[in-house]
Amino acid sequence: MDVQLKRGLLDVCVLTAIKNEDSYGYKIIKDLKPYVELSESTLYTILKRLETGSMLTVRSVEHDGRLRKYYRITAMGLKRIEEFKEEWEKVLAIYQFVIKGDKEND
Amino acid sequence: MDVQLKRGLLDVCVLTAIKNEDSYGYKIIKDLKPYVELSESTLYTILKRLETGSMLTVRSVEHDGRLRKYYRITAMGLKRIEEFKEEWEKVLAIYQFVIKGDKEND
DNA sequence: ACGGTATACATCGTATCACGAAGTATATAT
DNA sequence: ATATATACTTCGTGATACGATGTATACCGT
Repeated sequence: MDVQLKRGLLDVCVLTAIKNEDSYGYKIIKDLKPYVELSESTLYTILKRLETGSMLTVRSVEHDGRLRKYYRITAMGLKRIEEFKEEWEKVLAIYQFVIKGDKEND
Repeated sequence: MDVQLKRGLLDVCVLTAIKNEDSYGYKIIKDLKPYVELSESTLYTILKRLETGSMLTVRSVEHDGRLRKYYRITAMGLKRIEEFKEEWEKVLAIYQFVIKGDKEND
């Protein structure tokens, strides 16, 4: 998928991936795979950004001798998703403009 | 509108704006305004990029003592729009994932 | 015992890109 | 005279996705 097209979607995808239950990096990547592929470096950058923006909180959990960092969405994270949904109407208007491709109906 | 969300749309918007008839910078901005706002610096960056990528051709026209650069879409530019439409299904799948927000239907 | 693969997170550098700021220049309206 | 609209250009910056690379453990097959 086109990199630029992903840019406005990734943050919200990650938030959606942890919306219903806390999750961790590796699992998020797997869960999102059917919809959008992202590398580990991309994901951890996003998680860090979302944490800085208070969209989620982190807690470390020992698992099988390894460390896992579980991410939990915050109220602001939920709000971010809602705002995205609102923005979507503008996106659809743009898409309509592109597929029509002419101005005969203004 | 969210900057990141625009990123995957702007190139195609500009191409759409010149699809049916050649146009020039200032007019493109005005024509796109109802759908997406972009500054002059953004537009000219995009036009340059699209030209470099052979998505459009340019020709200068004298108008009222001022110079106007008219942009015409190429076959590759048209192809770019078609590819965008194809990509759109992935975008919709992502959107559905976000608004559902749960995995009870996998 | 060894090698490969999966799990799990981290960091660095780079390329792309939207945008504000500032500039140049002409025509028209107040 | 001043402001506004038209029209294009250049520069610098910040945001961001991603490949490359690294660390570390567990498991499975031969």
